[in-house]
Amino acid sequence: MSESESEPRLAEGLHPVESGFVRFFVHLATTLGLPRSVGEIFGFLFASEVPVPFDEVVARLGISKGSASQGLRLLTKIGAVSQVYVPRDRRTFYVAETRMRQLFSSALRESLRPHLEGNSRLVAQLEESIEAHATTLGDNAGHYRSRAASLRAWNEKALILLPLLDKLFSLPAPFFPLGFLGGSSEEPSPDEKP
Amino acid sequence: MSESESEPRLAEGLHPVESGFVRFFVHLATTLGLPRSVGEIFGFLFASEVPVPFDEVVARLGISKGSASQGLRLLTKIGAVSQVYVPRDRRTFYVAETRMRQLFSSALRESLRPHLEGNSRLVAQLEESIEAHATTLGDNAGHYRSRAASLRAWNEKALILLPLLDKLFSLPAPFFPLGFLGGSSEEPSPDEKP
DNA sequence: CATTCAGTTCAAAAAACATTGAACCAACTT
DNA sequence: AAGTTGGTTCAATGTTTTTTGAACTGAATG
Repeated sequence: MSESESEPRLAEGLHPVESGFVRFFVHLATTLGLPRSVGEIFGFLFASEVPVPFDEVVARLGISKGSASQGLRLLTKIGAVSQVYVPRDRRTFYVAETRMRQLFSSALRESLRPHLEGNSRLVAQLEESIEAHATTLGDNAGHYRSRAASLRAWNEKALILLPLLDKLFSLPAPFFPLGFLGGSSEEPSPDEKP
Repeated sequence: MSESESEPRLAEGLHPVESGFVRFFVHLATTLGLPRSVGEIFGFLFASEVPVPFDEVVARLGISKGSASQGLRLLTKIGAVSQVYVPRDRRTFYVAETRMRQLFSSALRESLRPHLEGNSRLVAQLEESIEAHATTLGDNAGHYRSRAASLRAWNEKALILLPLLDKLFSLPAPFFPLGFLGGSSEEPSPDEKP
């Protein structure tokens, strides 16, 4: 084996392949509205076959201890990484959760769900406010009520759909149930509600 | 009636009920990573029973013409609002798309889908890179390949699930098919539920 | 204990992002 | 054609979010 100096892990800096993983998760992180550094950290851990100690995250990624600390804390909190205890080593080691299924459903629980619950609260307030002003609102009350109702319905649907989505994701890939919906498969048919 | 001055629309400033709608969509917008002003605009339009002209958006919401212009452009692009022609009025009027179904699926098309496609591209590059370095990578090649494969699988699943999700959302609310998923992950019965 | 090592905290600097407003363009009006 | 009106553009400004780094805590080690 002549892998003397350049390949699997430089003392510092990433191997091109590692960078590839990092890029992927940086993209993902930013689309989820998470800080870039969080994506870097996760990508780096995801690429590694073995648990990685804190100081290596800092050194290889070239980020500050502060960032690494905060990023790892966040990732741990949302269940995307976990700590691994390595006997005889004072440092804390981290591994990425690689079971995508887990990752996905904890993302659902940790961020989508709470947001939807925030929405529910807001619709409720809105509906109260409509009733509170109902008399002074005249005809508009009806209109506002129906708009609010539509928000409520939509939001409740989403809340119900969430666990279903979770299940769907756990299904063996080529097996998605496309049969149970009778409707058309592409064209938005005219389904106006006058 | 005697709604002389205070109720349905002040010359400027929002009615409490309108504010409720605005708050809701501001919340939604920020959770989607969109600018707050975009949420305000959409909320305001969503609350209105009639098409609203540009300058009224500016005045009632108290935002600059620039913001309004950009926000409306974005909302139009993603299909969340549309322009309405009002004869004999030089101004452009806007209405919010209130069919939640439409909104949802255009959101899917306009933002989720492209992101997932970005991911695909990145996985592909990653896989190329792994092959390019395969020889120098030694045993690690196998590990990297399998991690990359898992990303790919996951991403493809998401891409397939997208249209399905869309359909699910269009289903009449109390009708969600919860039957077809077996206990954990092995139920190949894509047929109708009982 | 004094020292080093591993990591956290948090104020301050930097970067990213959203908003404003003045200059501008393109119809319409007179 | 000169003036209005309705709206867009984009550089400058303001705001929020991220990152840094130095000071700190709390083990372990000598």
